[in-house]
Amino acid sequence: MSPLQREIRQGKPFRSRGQEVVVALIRTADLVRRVVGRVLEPYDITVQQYNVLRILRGAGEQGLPTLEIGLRMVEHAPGVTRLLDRLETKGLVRRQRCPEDRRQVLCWLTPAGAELVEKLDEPVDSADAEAVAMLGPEDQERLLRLLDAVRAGH
Amino acid sequence: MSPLQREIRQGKPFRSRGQEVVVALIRTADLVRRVVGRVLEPYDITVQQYNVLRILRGAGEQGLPTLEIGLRMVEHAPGVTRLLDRLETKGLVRRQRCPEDRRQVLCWLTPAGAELVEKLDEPVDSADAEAVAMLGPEDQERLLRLLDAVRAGH
DNA sequence: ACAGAACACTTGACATGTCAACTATTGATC
DNA sequence: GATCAATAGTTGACATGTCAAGTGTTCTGT
Repeated sequence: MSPLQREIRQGKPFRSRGQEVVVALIRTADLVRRVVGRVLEPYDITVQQYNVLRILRGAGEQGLPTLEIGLRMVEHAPGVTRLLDRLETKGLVRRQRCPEDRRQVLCWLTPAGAELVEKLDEPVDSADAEAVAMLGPEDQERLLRLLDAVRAGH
Repeated sequence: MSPLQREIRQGKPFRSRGQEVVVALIRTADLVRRVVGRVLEPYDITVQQYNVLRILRGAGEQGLPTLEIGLRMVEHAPGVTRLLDRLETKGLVRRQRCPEDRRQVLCWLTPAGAELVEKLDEPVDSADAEAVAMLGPEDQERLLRLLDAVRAGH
Protein backbone atom coordinates (compact mmCIF):
# COMPACT_ATOMS: atom_id res chain seq x y z
CA MET A 1 0.00 0.00 0.00
CA SER A 2 1.37 3.42 -0.90
CA PRO A 3 2.10 5.94 1.87
CA LEU A 4 -0.57 8.23 0.46
CA GLN A 5 -3.16 5.49 0.42
CA ARG A 6 -2.49 4.88 4.09
CA GLU A 7 -2.66 8.62 4.80
CA ILE A 8 -6.16 8.98 3.49
CA ARG A 9 -7.27 5.66 4.95
CA GLN A 10 -8.52 4.40 1.66
CA GLY A 11 -8.78 0.69 1.25
CA LYS A 12 -9.00 0.81 -2.49
CA PRO A 13 -5.87 1.51 -4.48
CA PHE A 14 -5.86 4.59 -6.65
CA ARG A 15 -7.62 4.12 -9.95
CA SER A 16 -4.62 5.52 -11.81
CA ARG A 17 -1.11 6.77 -11.23
CA GLY A 18 -2.19 10.20 -12.41
CA GLN A 19 -4.84 10.35 -9.72
CA GLU A 20 -2.35 9.50 -7.01
CA VAL A 21 0.09 12.13 -8.23
CA VAL A 22 -2.62 14.79 -8.28
CA VAL A 23 -3.77 13.98 -4.76
CA ALA A 24 -0.21 13.91 -3.48
CA LEU A 25 0.53 17.24 -5.09
CA ILE A 26 -2.47 18.97 -3.59
CA ARG A 27 -2.00 17.49 -0.12
CA THR A 28 1.69 18.30 -0.03
CA ALA A 29 1.14 21.88 -1.14
CA ASP A 30 -1.57 22.36 1.50
CA LEU A 31 0.78 21.07 4.15
CA VAL A 32 3.63 23.32 3.10
CA ARG A 33 1.31 26.30 2.86
CA ARG A 34 0.25 25.77 6.45
CA VAL A 35 3.83 25.44 7.65
CA VAL A 36 4.78 28.75 6.10
CA GLY A 37 1.53 30.35 7.24
CA ARG A 38 2.36 29.64 10.85
CA VAL A 39 5.47 31.81 10.61
CA LEU A 40 3.39 34.77 9.50
CA GLU A 41 0.70 34.36 12.15
CA PRO A 42 2.51 36.38 14.86
CA TYR A 43 2.70 39.28 12.43
CA ASP A 44 -1.02 39.16 11.73
CA ILE A 45 -0.75 38.75 8.00
CA THR A 46 -1.70 35.79 5.83
CA VAL A 47 0.32 34.02 3.17
CA GLN A 48 -1.52 35.83 0.39
CA GLN A 49 -1.03 39.19 2.03
CA TYR A 50 2.67 38.49 2.45
CA ASN A 51 2.81 37.52 -1.20
CA VAL A 52 1.41 40.87 -2.24
CA LEU A 53 3.89 42.70 -0.04
CA ARG A 54 6.75 40.75 -1.57
CA ILE A 55 5.54 41.48 -5.08
CA LEU A 56 5.23 45.18 -4.32
CA ARG A 57 8.71 45.28 -2.90
CA GLY A 58 9.93 43.85 -6.19
CA ALA A 59 8.14 46.63 -8.06
CA GLY A 60 9.86 49.41 -6.13
CA GLU A 61 9.25 53.10 -6.74
CA GLN A 62 7.09 52.95 -9.84
CA GLY A 63 4.42 50.81 -8.19
CA LEU A 64 2.20 48.19 -9.83
CA PRO A 65 -1.37 48.27 -11.17
CA THR A 66 -3.82 45.96 -9.41
CA LEU A 67 -4.24 43.41 -12.17
CA GLU A 68 -0.49 43.06 -12.64
CA ILE A 69 -0.26 41.96 -9.01
CA GLY A 70 -2.95 39.38 -9.73
CA LEU A 71 -1.02 38.07 -12.71
CA ARG A 72 2.04 37.42 -10.60
CA MET A 73 -0.05 35.57 -8.04
CA VAL A 74 -2.21 33.59 -10.50
CA GLU A 75 -5.16 35.18 -8.79
CA HIS A 76 -8.26 36.80 -10.20
CA ALA A 77 -8.94 40.49 -9.95
CA PRO A 78 -11.70 40.41 -7.31
CA GLY A 79 -9.47 38.68 -4.80
CA VAL A 80 -6.66 41.12 -5.37
CA THR A 81 -8.88 44.15 -4.86
CA ARG A 82 -10.02 42.92 -1.48
CA LEU A 83 -6.56 41.76 -0.48
CA LEU A 84 -5.33 45.28 -1.18
CA ASP A 85 -8.28 46.74 0.74
CA ARG A 86 -7.11 44.95 3.86
CA LEU A 87 -3.46 45.78 3.38
CA GLU A 88 -4.37 49.43 2.91
CA THR A 89 -6.44 49.35 6.10
CA LYS A 90 -3.42 47.95 7.93
CA GLY A 91 -1.33 50.81 6.55
CA LEU A 92 1.05 48.52 4.66
CA VAL A 93 0.05 49.55 1.14
CA ARG A 94 -0.80 52.83 -0.58
CA ARG A 95 -3.02 53.11 -3.70
CA GLN A 96 -3.54 55.89 -6.17
CA ARG A 97 -5.30 56.18 -9.51
CA CYS A 98 -2.74 56.40 -12.31
CA PRO A 99 -2.78 59.88 -13.93
CA GLU A 100 -1.69 58.60 -17.37
CA ASP A 101 -4.37 55.91 -17.54
CA ARG A 102 -7.12 56.64 -15.12
CA ARG A 103 -8.47 53.10 -15.39
CA GLN A 104 -5.49 51.76 -13.51
CA VAL A 105 -4.85 51.93 -9.79
CA LEU A 106 -1.20 51.90 -8.86
CA CYS A 107 -0.04 50.29 -5.61
CA TRP A 108 3.05 50.78 -3.49
CA LEU A 109 4.37 49.61 -0.18
CA THR A 110 4.22 52.19 2.58
CA PRO A 111 7.35 52.56 4.72
CA ALA A 112 5.64 50.34 7.30
CA GLY A 113 4.96 47.72 4.63
CA ALA A 114 8.55 47.82 3.42
CA GLU A 115 9.80 47.47 6.95
CA LEU A 116 7.54 44.50 7.66
CA VAL A 117 8.47 42.59 4.54
CA GLU A 118 12.17 43.10 5.29
CA LYS A 119 11.69 41.82 8.79
CA LEU A 120 9.97 38.73 7.45
CA ASP A 121 12.69 37.73 4.98
CA GLU A 122 14.70 35.75 7.42
CA PRO A 123 11.91 33.81 9.20
CA VAL A 124 10.18 33.02 5.91
CA ASP A 125 13.40 31.82 4.33
CA SER A 126 13.95 29.54 7.28
CA ALA A 127 10.43 28.17 7.12
CA ASP A 128 10.73 27.51 3.38
CA ALA A 129 14.04 25.79 3.86
CA GLU A 130 12.69 23.71 6.73
CA ALA A 131 9.57 22.75 4.82
CA VAL A 132 11.63 20.86 2.24
CA ALA A 133 14.70 20.17 4.32
CA MET A 134 14.07 16.44 4.32
CA LEU A 135 15.09 16.43 0.68
CA GLY A 136 18.75 16.78 -0.16
CA PRO A 137 19.84 19.50 -2.57
CA GLU A 138 19.75 17.15 -5.56
CA ASP A 139 16.26 15.95 -4.69
CA GLN A 140 15.04 19.51 -4.28
CA GLU A 141 16.46 20.24 -7.70
CA ARG A 142 14.72 17.19 -9.15
CA LEU A 143 11.40 18.11 -7.54
CA LEU A 144 11.67 21.63 -8.85
CA ARG A 145 12.29 20.43 -12.40
CA LEU A 146 9.35 18.02 -12.27
CA LEU A 147 7.01 20.74 -10.99
CA ASP A 148 8.24 23.16 -13.65
CA ALA A 149 7.50 20.52 -16.26
CA VAL A 150 3.94 20.05 -15.00
CA ARG A 151 3.22 23.77 -15.16
CA ALA A 152 4.90 24.10 -18.55
CA GLY A 153 2.46 21.51 -19.91
CA HIS A 154 -0.51 23.83 -19.40
CA MET B 1 16.71 32.71 -15.04
CA SER B 2 14.54 29.83 -13.81
CA PRO B 3 11.17 29.17 -15.44
CA LEU B 4 9.43 30.00 -12.19
CA GLN B 5 11.25 33.30 -11.83
CA ARG B 6 10.04 34.25 -15.29
CA GLU B 7 6.50 33.14 -14.44
CA ILE B 8 6.17 35.48 -11.52
CA ARG B 9 8.02 38.30 -13.32
CA GLN B 10 10.51 38.70 -10.53
CA GLY B 11 13.78 40.32 -11.39
CA LYS B 12 15.52 39.08 -8.30
CA PRO B 13 16.53 35.44 -8.05
CA PHE B 14 15.01 33.42 -5.24
CA ARG B 15 16.72 33.95 -1.92
CA SER B 16 17.07 30.19 -1.48
CA ARG B 17 16.43 26.93 -3.28
CA GLY B 18 13.93 26.00 -0.58
CA GLN B 19 11.91 29.10 -1.29
CA GLU B 20 11.77 28.32 -4.98
CA VAL B 21 10.64 24.75 -4.31
CA VAL B 22 7.89 25.93 -1.97
CA VAL B 23 6.58 28.49 -4.44
CA ALA B 24 6.69 25.97 -7.28
CA LEU B 25 4.84 23.41 -5.20
CA ILE B 26 2.04 25.78 -4.25
CA ARG B 27 1.63 27.23 -7.74
CA THR B 28 1.63 23.82 -9.39
CA ALA B 29 -0.94 22.43 -6.97
CA ASP B 30 -3.20 25.46 -7.50
CA LEU B 31 -2.98 24.95 -11.24
CA VAL B 32 -3.80 21.25 -11.04
CA ARG B 33 -6.65 21.90 -8.63
CA ARG B 34 -8.21 24.32 -11.10
CA VAL B 35 -7.83 21.86 -13.98
CA VAL B 36 -9.67 19.16 -12.07
CA GLY B 37 -12.22 21.65 -10.78
CA ARG B 38 -13.26 22.54 -14.30
CA VAL B 39 -14.35 18.95 -14.90
CA LEU B 40 -16.72 19.10 -11.92
CA GLU B 41 -18.23 22.47 -12.83
CA PRO B 42 -20.94 21.08 -15.14
CA TYR B 43 -22.13 18.88 -12.28
CA ASP B 44 -22.40 21.81 -9.90
CA ILE B 45 -20.13 20.43 -7.25
CA THR B 46 -16.73 21.65 -6.12
CA VAL B 47 -13.50 19.73 -5.69
CA GLN B 48 -13.98 19.56 -1.92
CA GLN B 49 -17.55 18.36 -2.25
CA TYR B 50 -16.44 15.69 -4.70
CA ASN B 51 -13.75 14.68 -2.23
CA VAL B 52 -16.32 14.12 0.47
CA LEU B 53 -18.50 12.06 -1.85
CA ARG B 54 -15.52 9.90 -2.79
CA ILE B 55 -14.60 9.38 0.84
CA LEU B 56 -18.16 8.41 1.73
CA ARG B 57 -18.29 5.93 -1.12
CA GLY B 58 -15.18 4.32 0.34
CA ALA B 59 -16.93 4.04 3.71
CA GLY B 60 -19.92 2.16 2.32
CA GLU B 61 -22.82 0.97 4.46
CA GLN B 62 -21.55 1.76 7.92
CA GLY B 63 -21.11 5.46 7.19
CA LEU B 64 -18.49 7.81 8.65
CA PRO B 65 -18.54 10.31 11.52
CA THR B 66 -17.94 13.94 10.56
CA LEU B 67 -14.47 14.31 12.04
CA GLU B 68 -13.24 11.14 10.37
CA ILE B 69 -14.12 12.69 7.03
CA GLY B 70 -12.11 15.73 8.02
CA LEU B 71 -9.12 13.57 8.92
CA ARG B 72 -9.07 12.01 5.48
CA MET B 73 -9.20 15.41 3.87
CA VAL B 74 -6.70 17.18 6.15
CA GLU B 75 -9.48 19.60 6.92
CA HIS B 76 -10.73 21.05 10.16
CA ALA B 77 -14.10 20.23 11.58
CA PRO B 78 -15.87 23.54 10.90
CA GLY B 79 -15.27 23.26 7.18
CA VAL B 80 -16.51 19.68 7.09
CA THR B 81 -19.74 20.49 8.90
CA ARG B 82 -20.64 23.17 6.39
CA LEU B 83 -19.49 21.09 3.44
CA LEU B 84 -21.88 18.39 4.61
CA ASP B 85 -24.63 20.95 5.12
CA ARG B 86 -24.48 21.81 1.42
CA LEU B 87 -24.24 18.23 0.25
CA GLU B 88 -27.24 17.36 2.39
CA THR B 89 -29.18 20.26 0.89
CA LYS B 90 -28.35 18.93 -2.56
CA GLY B 91 -29.65 15.53 -1.52
CA LEU B 92 -26.32 13.78 -2.05
CA VAL B 93 -25.60 12.96 1.60
CA ARG B 94 -27.64 11.75 4.56
CA ARG B 95 -26.72 12.38 8.24
CA GLN B 96 -27.92 10.85 11.45
CA ARG B 97 -26.80 11.04 15.06
CA CYS B 98 -25.08 7.81 16.05
CA PRO B 99 -27.19 5.86 18.58
CA GLU B 100 -24.16 4.22 20.24
CA ASP B 101 -22.32 7.49 20.78
CA ARG B 102 -24.65 10.41 20.52
CA ARG B 103 -21.77 12.85 20.15
CA GLN B 104 -21.04 11.56 16.70
CA VAL B 105 -22.97 12.27 13.53
CA LEU B 106 -22.73 9.52 10.93
CA CYS B 107 -22.82 10.34 7.24
CA TRP B 108 -23.72 8.27 4.17
CA LEU B 109 -24.15 8.82 0.47
CA THR B 110 -27.74 8.88 -0.69
CA PRO B 111 -28.52 6.85 -3.83
CA ALA B 112 -28.31 10.11 -5.79
CA GLY B 113 -24.90 10.79 -4.26
CA ALA B 114 -23.66 7.31 -5.10
CA GLU B 115 -24.87 7.64 -8.65
CA LEU B 116 -23.19 11.00 -9.12
CA VAL B 117 -19.83 9.88 -7.80
CA GLU B 118 -19.91 6.84 -10.07
CA LYS B 119 -20.70 8.99 -13.06
CA LEU B 120 -17.74 11.23 -12.22
CA ASP B 121 -15.13 8.47 -12.02
CA GLU B 122 -14.28 8.44 -15.65
CA PRO B 123 -14.09 12.20 -16.34
CA VAL B 124 -12.12 12.81 -13.14
CA ASP B 125 -9.68 10.05 -13.93
CA SER B 126 -9.13 11.53 -17.35
CA ALA B 127 -8.60 15.00 -15.93
CA ASP B 128 -6.10 13.68 -13.37
CA ALA B 129 -4.23 11.77 -16.03
CA GLU B 130 -4.17 14.78 -18.34
CA ALA B 131 -3.02 17.10 -15.59
CA VAL B 132 0.26 15.23 -15.27
CA ALA B 133 0.39 13.64 -18.71
CA MET B 134 3.43 15.68 -19.71
CA LEU B 135 5.47 13.53 -17.34
CA GLY B 136 6.31 10.02 -18.41
CA PRO B 137 5.45 7.13 -16.08
CA GLU B 138 8.91 7.10 -14.51
CA ASP B 139 8.80 10.85 -13.86
CA GLN B 140 5.35 10.56 -12.30
CA GLU B 141 6.74 7.85 -10.06
CA ARG B 142 9.71 10.05 -9.14
CA LEU B 143 7.48 13.05 -8.42
CA LEU B 144 5.21 10.92 -6.26
CA ARG B 145 8.13 9.64 -4.20
CA LEU B 146 9.53 13.12 -3.68
CA LEU B 147 6.13 14.46 -2.54
CA ASP B 148 5.67 11.49 -0.21
CA ALA B 149 9.07 12.26 1.29
CA VAL B 150 8.15 15.90 1.91
CA ARG B 151 4.96 14.94 3.72
CA ALA B 152 6.72 12.20 5.66
CA GLY B 153 9.11 14.82 7.03
CA HIS B 154 6.34 16.58 8.94
C1' DA C 1 -22.45 8.37 41.67
C1' DC C 2 -20.77 12.87 40.70
C1' DA C 3 -17.43 16.49 39.26
C1' DG C 4 -14.45 17.63 35.77
C1' DA C 5 -11.80 16.48 31.68
C1' DA C 6 -12.09 14.92 27.04
C1' DC C 7 -14.59 14.47 22.79
C1' DA C 8 -17.49 15.47 18.65
C1' DC C 9 -19.41 18.61 16.71
C1' DT C 10 -21.69 23.39 15.69
C1' DT C 11 -21.78 28.31 15.29
C1' DG C 12 -19.91 32.93 14.49
C1' DA C 13 -16.49 35.90 12.56
C1' DC C 14 -13.34 36.81 9.15
C1' DA C 15 -9.85 35.94 4.96
C1' DT C 16 -9.85 34.22 0.52
C1' DG C 17 -11.16 32.14 -4.14
C1' DT C 18 -14.59 32.11 -7.97
C1' DC C 19 -18.11 33.88 -11.07
C1' DA C 20 -21.17 37.43 -12.92
C1' DA C 21 -22.54 41.96 -13.44
C1' DC C 22 -21.48 46.86 -13.29
C1' DT C 23 -18.63 51.39 -13.72
C1' DA C 24 -15.26 54.22 -15.62
C1' DT C 25 -11.75 54.90 -19.16
C1' DT C 26 -9.44 54.35 -23.22
C1' DG C 27 -8.80 52.81 -27.96
C1' DA C 28 -10.39 51.76 -32.47
C1' DT C 29 -13.40 52.59 -36.45
C1' DC C 30 -16.10 54.33 -39.71
C1' DG D 1 -15.52 62.84 -33.67
C1' DA D 2 -19.47 59.82 -32.09
C1' DT D 3 -20.02 55.01 -31.23
C1' DC D 4 -18.65 50.53 -29.75
C1' DA D 5 -15.37 47.21 -28.16
C1' DA D 6 -11.79 46.38 -25.00
C1' DT D 7 -9.50 47.37 -20.42
C1' DA D 8 -9.03 47.92 -15.40
C1' DG D 9 -11.26 47.61 -11.43
C1' DT D 10 -15.02 47.17 -8.09
C1' DT D 11 -19.02 45.00 -6.03
C1' DG D 12 -22.20 41.21 -4.73
C1' DA D 13 -23.06 36.43 -3.90
C1' DC D 14 -21.54 32.22 -2.48
C1' DA D 15 -18.02 28.13 -1.27
C1' DT D 16 -14.31 27.27 1.60
C1' DG D 17 -10.43 27.60 5.15
C1' DT D 18 -9.15 29.16 9.86
C1' DC D 19 -9.75 30.22 14.72
C1' DA D 20 -12.36 30.76 18.99
C1' DA D 21 -16.16 29.85 21.67
C1' DG D 22 -20.32 27.24 22.81
C1' DT D 23 -23.29 22.74 23.30
C1' DG D 24 -24.18 18.17 24.30
C1' DT D 25 -22.13 13.48 25.50
C1' DT D 26 -19.14 10.32 27.28
C1' DC D 27 -15.30 8.98 30.07
C1' DT D 28 -12.32 9.07 34.37
C1' DG D 29 -11.17 9.20 38.90
C1' DT D 30 -12.35 9.29 43.40
